[in-house]
Amino acid sequence: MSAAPALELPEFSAPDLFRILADETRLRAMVLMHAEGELCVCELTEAICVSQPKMSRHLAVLRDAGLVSDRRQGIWIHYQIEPDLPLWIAPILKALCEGVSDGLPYHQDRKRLAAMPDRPGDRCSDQL
Amino acid sequence: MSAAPALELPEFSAPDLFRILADETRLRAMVLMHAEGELCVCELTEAICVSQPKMSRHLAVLRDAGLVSDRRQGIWIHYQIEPDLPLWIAPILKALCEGVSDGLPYHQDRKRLAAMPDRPGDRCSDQL
DNA sequence: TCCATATATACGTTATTTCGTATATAATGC
DNA sequence: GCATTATATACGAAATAACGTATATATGGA
Repeated sequence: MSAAPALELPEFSAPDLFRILADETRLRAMVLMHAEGELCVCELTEAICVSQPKMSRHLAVLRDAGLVSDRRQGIWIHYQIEPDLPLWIAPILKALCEGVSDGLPYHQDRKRLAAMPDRPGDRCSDQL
Repeated sequence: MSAAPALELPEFSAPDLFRILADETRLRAMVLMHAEGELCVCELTEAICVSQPKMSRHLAVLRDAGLVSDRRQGIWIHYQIEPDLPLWIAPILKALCEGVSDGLPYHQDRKRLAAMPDRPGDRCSDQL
């Protein structure tokens, strides 16, 4: 019962958006998904270095807000940034991700993800 | 002792920025200052319809974070968005303000400000 | 000096958020 | 059905944030 709560668009307000982005774990997940596309929970957990329940809870917040969508594939659940975000949100997210992408801890997150063995999607890019 | 605590730039992180923008009063103040330039506390208080201590406290949060700077002129203290924001912040703020500017409550705030009599800076634009 | 206005802060309360830990659910393979 | 792996949720504790109210500070003028 987690694959499609996006039926009613959550009527987003700007303070709502920022409250959701105000958490480091959620922000790192958003930036990482923006750079890498679809990622499963175990990839996000390892790249961002947090416990599984913590990652899962934060992804649920993002999903319930409509910022990300999920897709089950066998054992794994893949999350990605919602492609059809409200018009006013996309530019903010873009400016954010482009602005912070090269700094810490976001750069390290991508490095840890690239160094991760046995990734479900077999998306393994070249190392580093 | 409130005019210049911006000596050390507050070493901003993105979650910090969003935590600060996650409050409706602060966000409305930022959007209004982005549209109108310098505004004093009484203008912000009336336009946004909040109590004076509430507005003052939220402006202090913005100032301490380095997002706005203040300038005393007689009895009034004028606030404006800090002109020299870190490079990664300005595009986010721009996307935010342009994105929400026409919606509620931001549009109403500008209307209330325009309808306000006896504004200190005598910046009275044409009505409505 | 005294008063009025504009702005800032202190204090206690209430509401919100986050976390770790433990447990529940779901899919897969035997 | 049972075990294993991946993911989600429940629960209570701890930290954080926001508020109303009262009061303090600062400026300008009589």
